[in-house]
Amino acid sequence: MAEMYIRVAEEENEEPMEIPSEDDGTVLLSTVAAQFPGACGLRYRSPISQCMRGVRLVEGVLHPPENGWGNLVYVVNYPKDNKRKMDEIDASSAKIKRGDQKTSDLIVLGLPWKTTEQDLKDYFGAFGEVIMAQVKRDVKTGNSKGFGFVRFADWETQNKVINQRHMIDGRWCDCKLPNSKQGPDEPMRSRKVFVGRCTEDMTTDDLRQFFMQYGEVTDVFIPKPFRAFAFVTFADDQVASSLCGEDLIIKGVSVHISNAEPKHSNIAISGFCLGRRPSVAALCG
DNA sequence: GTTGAGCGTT
Repeated sequence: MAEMYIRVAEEENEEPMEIPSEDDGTVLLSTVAAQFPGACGLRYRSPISQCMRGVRLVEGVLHPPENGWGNLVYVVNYPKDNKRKMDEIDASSAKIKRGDQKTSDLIVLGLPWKTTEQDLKDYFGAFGEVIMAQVKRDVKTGNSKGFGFVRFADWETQNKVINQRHMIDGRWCDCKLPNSKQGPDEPMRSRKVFVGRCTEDMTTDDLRQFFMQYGEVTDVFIPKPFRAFAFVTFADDQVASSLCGEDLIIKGVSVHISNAEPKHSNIAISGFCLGRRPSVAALCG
């Protein structure tokens, strides 16, 4: 029998793709899977019974119905109830993988003066997805200070980058975990966190909206005039402490979360509170 | 207009 093609589609009413048959009139499951990754069989709607029918499958070989394949459209079967395509499966497992290890900003030391954020993105983009890049500059002159920061989407990428030297615009550069991330900071029991490296365009609403995702936000305080930091208070102290040490990206900039140092005035008050026995929570929040 | 170990406007 001459080679012919059968019509196969992902769903009954989708545009079919023509799949080649073998010389003996059968179709190999592997041929189907080559076009529909993850496929485990075929079915079709019987013109007689109007029911879906399964195509006979023996050891990887699909056998035609009694009257031949005909001009019917065959629908791909996927394992179990799992009708996702392979690329979707890959994407979802990648998403799970992404969540297992958080990345942190890396300091990039030794940058040429001329290197820009775009240069950093271009260079490090070859290693993996770059989600933040900065070149630190003198505020007055705008000149580069010769170092910057970069953050990757994936932990694997971050590790790869840390473990080698980098030739960027003609100079050898090093990527390290910044000091702010090294050494275990002892977390204190506080509902309030310090948010460092804020930019001036971050409003209290922005911060509230952003931090809501971690838990109920009870207060946002931004000192004025602008001082590049803020305080965010949560209803739950565990939420607060879980964020300490993190670098989070708000409006495209990396902010650093750490313990809110208790206000000096509050230390005095808290001593006073404890001596006087009123509710500590009421007065020393 | 300069420089070359460092640490991000607390």
